Parts: sequence; structure tokens; C-alpha cells
Amino acid sequence: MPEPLYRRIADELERQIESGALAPGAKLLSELELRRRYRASRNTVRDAVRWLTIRGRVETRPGQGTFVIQPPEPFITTLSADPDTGLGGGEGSAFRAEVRLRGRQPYTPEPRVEVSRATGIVAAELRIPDGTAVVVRQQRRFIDGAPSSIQTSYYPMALVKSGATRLLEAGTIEPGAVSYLRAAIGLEQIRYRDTITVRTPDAAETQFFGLPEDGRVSVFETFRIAFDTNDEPFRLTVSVFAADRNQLAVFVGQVPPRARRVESLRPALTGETGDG
Amino acid sequence: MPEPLYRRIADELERQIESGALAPGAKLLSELELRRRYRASRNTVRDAVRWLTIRGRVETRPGQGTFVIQPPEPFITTLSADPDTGLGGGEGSAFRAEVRLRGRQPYTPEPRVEVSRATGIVAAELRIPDGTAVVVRQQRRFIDGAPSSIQTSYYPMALVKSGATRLLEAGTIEPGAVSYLRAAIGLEQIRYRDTITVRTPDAAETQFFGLPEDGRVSVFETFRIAFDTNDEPFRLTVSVFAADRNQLAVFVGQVPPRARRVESLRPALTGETGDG
DNA sequence: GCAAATTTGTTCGTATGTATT
DNA sequence: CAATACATACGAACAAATTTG
Repeated sequence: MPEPLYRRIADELERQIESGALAPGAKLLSELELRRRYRASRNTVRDAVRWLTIRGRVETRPGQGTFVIQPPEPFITTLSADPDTGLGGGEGSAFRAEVRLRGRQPYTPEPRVEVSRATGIVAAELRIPDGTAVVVRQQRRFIDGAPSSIQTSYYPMALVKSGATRLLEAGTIEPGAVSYLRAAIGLEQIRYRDTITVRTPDAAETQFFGLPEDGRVSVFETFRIAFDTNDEPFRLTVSVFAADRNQLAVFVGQVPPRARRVESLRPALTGETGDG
Repeated sequence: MPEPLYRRIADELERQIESGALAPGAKLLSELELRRRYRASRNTVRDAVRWLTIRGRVETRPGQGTFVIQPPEPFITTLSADPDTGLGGGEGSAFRAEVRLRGRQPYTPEPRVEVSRATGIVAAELRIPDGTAVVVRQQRRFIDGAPSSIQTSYYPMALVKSGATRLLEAGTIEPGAVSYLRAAIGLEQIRYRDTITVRTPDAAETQFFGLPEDGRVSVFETFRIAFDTNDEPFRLTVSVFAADRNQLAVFVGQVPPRARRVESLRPALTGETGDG
């Protein structure tokens, strides 16, 4: 019946965090002090701290202590297209514009460009045979110096042969690849489809975003297929966002206003909660 | 320099999972067997299993063993509006239609309806004074018997006074509350804004969705504000989705096709990964 | 239905290593 | 270099959940 000791300690610490007695950034008592405070063994207080760590409430730093997590100021990426530019999901210059509008500092180093062969999902979504050459353009994006997202786009090599040669150049394409394709070869993007998933980051993403290695912070992945006027897919863009510092917005209908940052509401489940 | 022992054990087990040697649903060796197999103490083996647990690769069941996670078949909810019905994000009948279209079985018990007072975010987003009465309608949704999402809508009581009395009734409003408001009091929803976040589930959500208690599986939260022709917000809908069994889709542009389920691509970071 | 065996969960103690101040 | 703090690793015992005989 009674909760295990480590949970009682964790719950008590969590209450102190919720109440503000332990503010974001504050240092918890050390393991030895917690051990005395709760008359538990060091392993048990470590279990309590680990529980809070998995829940994303605290982080431990070797040699320093355990600290209450300071949630990063979230950045909102608008997936639906801007009515003026047609850009959405932080494509091209839209990213820097959206970031500056919030009074924050964007940084987008030169994209990495390479040619590889489409396999699996890439080939299937672009409706090209497995092994067909594709241009891969990868853009890293930073906000206020912190890594924010990684965008990887796949274009069939056929587009380059049709005259869109700048796709192969290493520099940024301003204001965006979509505008360039329209200007260069008359390719019109008439619609796109985004699919959003949440998953555990892989090792490279963990490293890039500076996430904890155990994978307790997840990433968003948006999977965008863009179609031309012939209803053919001509671009696949995969964007990966660290979930602890990003939100997504979608506007449907007339005259989109600006997205507002949203705190979580956590609506209470009404009535009895255990009938499922 | 060498990786700690528990990580080496975890990595080896993870490789076996990746390679398929340990298929989804398979039972791992017991802790005692792993202890012999890797010549490590039971605690060290448990650390390895915990690592995989946090990463979402395995789950432990007391008295039974440790099993490779079987990822649930994801369900895709389309946030953008259906061009025919104007419904989006699984509103009203759109949910059951979208589920059936996938050959799966929807279940939506009667919504819970109650009147409470708007505070904080709810009041601010609906632009009504703190403490104003609101109708709260909460809908639980199941797919193939498994809890899938919880939708909570807040309507200003003023709508009821204007004649939309069915908002207070406990039954489902078919085909949806939006159509009803248009028919009953001429209220037209001309646009909405969704904001999507990922967070740790609270206790009630953990219980409803049957998620692990340590909060390692996160939830999506979509925050929808709907506006009428006067550009006034008249509805706030918060939907919470278990992130391990849901994906979201957004269509932008002409003639949305059907969303396709997407496996994660995990695009490799090109070039050196450590310049951040 | 019950008892035994198996398996994970909790808690303690102890020792040593590594990172930071 | 010393002190402090967290990380890793071992051993041991008992509890709780589940399956098996």
C-alpha cells in the first residue's frame, strides 16, 4: 500500500518544485544531504533523483549537483504557408524572418549539399525508382546560439538536369528553394502535406542538440512532401526539432494572425478517471 | 575512456533489437541470466535494462520479464480542415470517419459536460473576464479499444444564452459542435489556430492512456482557438494525444490527399557532427 | 485452490572512479 | 592538491507480481 520510499522522496521534491520553493535553476541538496534529510540510503535518494530526471524536472551535473530544469523559451514554427511568401515550416528565409519577429537571433550556417541515392521512404515518397540520384540539402538552424532544428531536403536529380543547377551549389538559396525552382524551371508548388511524429533522438541528433544521452528528451519530426501542378511530388523535407524548445503552429482559414506561445493547460480529466 | 559496463550491455542488447535478433514482443533473458551472460552484477544489468527502458526500446513487467517494445500502429489525425465538412483535428464526426476509413474501430463514449469558471489561459484566449462561466465538454476517444486522445472544449456561457442550449446537454452533438453553432445561432467559424506542444503526461493522463508512470512517453497537446466572422474567439479546444500511438498531419494548398502513415526517416547528419 | 519457483522491484551497505570547484 | 558531488559497480536481502506444478 505505501508508496516506495524513493517515490515519496521524489514526490516531495516535485511538490517543492511545483510550489516554487525550488525555483528553476536552483540546486537541490546533495545526495549526502538528502540521505540525512530523509533517513534513506544514498542509493534510494539517487532513485528519487533519477525519477525526477526521467520526468524532466531536474538534471544532474557531475561534480556540481542536481538542479531544477529551466525550460527553454519555446520557439514556434508555423507549418501552414505564409499567405505572402507561400513559405511554411521555416523554409528558407521564413525561418530567419519568424525568429527576428520574436526578437530573437537566428543563425543558419551554410547548408551541406551532397548527392546520394534515394532508397526506401525517400524513393517511395518522391515516386522514383530505388537508387535514383537525389540532391540532399541539409540546413542546421540556431536560435540565440542554441541548436534548434535540422532540415533535410531531398530533390530528384532530374530537377537539376532540367536546369535547376543551383540546387547543387553549397550556398543558401534565397529566399528559398521553392521560389528558385519556380523562377528557374517553372516548377510550381501547389500543395504540401506534413506528417508530424514524436520519437527518441538518435546519437547524432542528441549530440547536435545537446540533449541528455539517455533519450529522455524527444524530438519532433515533420515530414513534408511537396507537390507540383501535375500532382507529382518533387521534394521531400524532413525537419527535426528538439521537443523541449520548439512548438508548432497551424493556421486554417482566413487571415492568419501571429502564433502565440502557449503554456500547457493540462485540462483536468473530469469525473472518475479510471473507467478505461 | 571505455564506456561503462552497463552501457556496453545496453548497446549490445539494442543492437540485437535493431538487427531483429530480438523481435518486437520478444522476451529478453532474465536479469539473473543476463548477469551470468555478461559477468556483471544484477544491479549493473538492471542499469542496462533501465537505459533501454528510458529510450523506449523495452518494457519490464514484474513477475514476467523484460520485453521488446511493440510500437502501436500509429493513427494520423488531420489538423487542417476537411474541404467538405470544414472539420479538422478529429472534431465531431470527423474522428469516427477518419478512423473507419483506416479500417479501424472508433469508440467515443458520451462526453462529460460541466459548467465551470474560466481562469488563466482559458479566459485570456477566449477574451472573457476571469471567472466567467464556461461550458466544458470533454470527449474521450478510443481506437481499436485503446485510449487514443482526450479532447476538452471550452465555450463561453454567452453562447448558451444566445440559444445554443444543446452545448449543455450531455449527449454527443452530431455532426459536430461547429455545425450546431452555425445552425442554432448563426455562428460561423472562419478560422482557427492550432499550437502543438509535446510534454510529459500528468497523472490522470498517464492513467487514462495506460502510460508508464515515470513519464518517459510524452503526449502531444494541440491548442485550438476558433474565431468567428467578427474575429472573436468563441471556442478553445485542447486535445491531448499519447505520442506513442498518434501522428498529426497538415495539408496546405489544393486538394488534400489522404495522409499516409510515416515511418521515421532519421536522416543522417552529413559531414562532421560536432561543430555545434 | 495452493505452494513453489521465477522474475522484477525496493532498499540497504560499500568501494572506487570521474568531474568540478 | 584537496574537498565535494555525482557515476559506476559489486554484494545482499526481502517484497511483490506472475507463472507453473
